[in-house]
Amino acid sequence: MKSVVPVTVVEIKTACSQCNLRELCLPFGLDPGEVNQLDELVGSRRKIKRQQHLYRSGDSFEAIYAIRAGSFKTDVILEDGRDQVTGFQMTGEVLGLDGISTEQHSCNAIALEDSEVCVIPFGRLEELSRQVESLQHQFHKIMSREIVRDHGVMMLLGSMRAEERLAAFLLNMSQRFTARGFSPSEFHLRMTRDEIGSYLGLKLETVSRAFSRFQDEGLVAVQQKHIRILDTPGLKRILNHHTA
Amino acid sequence: MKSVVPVTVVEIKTACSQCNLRELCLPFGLDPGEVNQLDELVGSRRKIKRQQHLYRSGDSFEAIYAIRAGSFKTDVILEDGRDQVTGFQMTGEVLGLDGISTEQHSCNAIALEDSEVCVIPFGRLEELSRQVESLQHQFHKIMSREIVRDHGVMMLLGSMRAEERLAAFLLNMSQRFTARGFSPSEFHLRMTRDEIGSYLGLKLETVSRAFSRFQDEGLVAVQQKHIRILDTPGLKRILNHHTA
DNA sequence: GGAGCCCTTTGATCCACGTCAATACGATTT
DNA sequence: AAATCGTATTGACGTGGATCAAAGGGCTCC
Repeated sequence: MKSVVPVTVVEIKTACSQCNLRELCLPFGLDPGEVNQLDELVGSRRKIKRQQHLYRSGDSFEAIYAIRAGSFKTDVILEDGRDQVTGFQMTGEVLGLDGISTEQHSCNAIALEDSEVCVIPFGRLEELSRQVESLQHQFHKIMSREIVRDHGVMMLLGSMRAEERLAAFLLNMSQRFTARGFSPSEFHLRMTRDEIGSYLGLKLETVSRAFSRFQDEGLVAVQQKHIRILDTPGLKRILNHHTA
Repeated sequence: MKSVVPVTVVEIKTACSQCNLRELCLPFGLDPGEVNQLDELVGSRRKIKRQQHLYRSGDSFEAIYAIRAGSFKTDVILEDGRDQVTGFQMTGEVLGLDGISTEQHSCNAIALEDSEVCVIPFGRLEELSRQVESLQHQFHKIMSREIVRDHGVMMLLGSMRAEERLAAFLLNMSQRFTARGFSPSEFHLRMTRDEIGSYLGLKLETVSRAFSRFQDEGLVAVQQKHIRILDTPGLKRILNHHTA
């Protein structure tokens, strides 16, 4: 039976028009005819195994990538070896926007688990978005959203204490899982304590201690990478109730 | 004599095609005909006095702004009053990109001195960049540059010590002044120690102490807001020579 | 299904930066 | 030229998170 399944079925299944992520991704706000045009643009898909690079800092920039399955981290590395995780990306999110400015990528994108991305050749995206107003606008929104997100991280790194940072991180993850149809209160983190720490500007021991404290206070149940949020308002209170 | 100067002269003088900032700004890479089209788009200019807002968080988004004269800071404010400076902007740089994502601005833009901006209605910019490929591309580069810049700040906030942050800040300012034809080694900071501190995730006292230390070590001469860099390689060494 | 290794947790100690406080300086106003 | 106020410097002290260290737990890969 398997051999009679036509290849085209697979093709259709992976097209934007059939993708269950289209409400989160580049096709958002496009009408069906426009999504079909986008389908033609998204030439290929690429599978990336856990711990492998989608691109590296210095690679020449040719395409942006929409995450179809799995998740990634992006990081920047200094000459002296220090590195900073600049973000964690989930399905439907777009990677590679950093490369537009100099035609070279300025960070590394690494899969946190076996993953798959849609390759969107950037020249053709610019071409199509000159024709399709809604695509142009959605693309601009995605770039702007990235800027706003980065400002939030700057706020977090610049003026929050360790437990506030972790609370903000957990609430953000919860919200993003929710947007993807998963439980808001129970999820599996794909990154290590060290990676969370790098993202939050903390050492892994501090992250671990903050998790333990949250657990002691009944805010979350932590079992390694499996997180259950028990008291969302409590976490939010940690964020706002800055007693200084 | 004054009364005979025709208004049109003023108009021409402030057009993109005549602007000495065009190599840094939106017109970069456009041919003369295309710059003329951009001239028509940039409808009005707006003067902003020192300490006044160009826009506020929550304001509806209608335009982006190119700085013609002066300088700005952008900041984000939390409910509990804490604020984080997310950037300092100089002539030729573009403000307001944060507003695209939600049609509302998500930060405040405040003039550090009496300043002037070109108002670029965003709907018309999108329209023109559908017709003018080089404008579209330059706009995308400007947005991407903002993302890359933010990643640099995240690196700074997440994994550098106080003196490294200040060294990075001074080198960055120097480089931006240079790009505008000013001295690389001698300049006037328009922001207070408190604002620098907020941007760098430090308290104002720590910024002040770091300045004093740099002065003691002969790296810079500091006199209030007037800075003279005496040893650029020395500052760069502070950045890279992370003995940890 | 076992071995090895990475990841996580927890404790003890240290230090960079924050906090509190006082003074000094400079720009602006009168 | 004096008064005022925001800004900057400097000192003394406290603390949150880093560092160092050790042990336990759970994946991953044979």
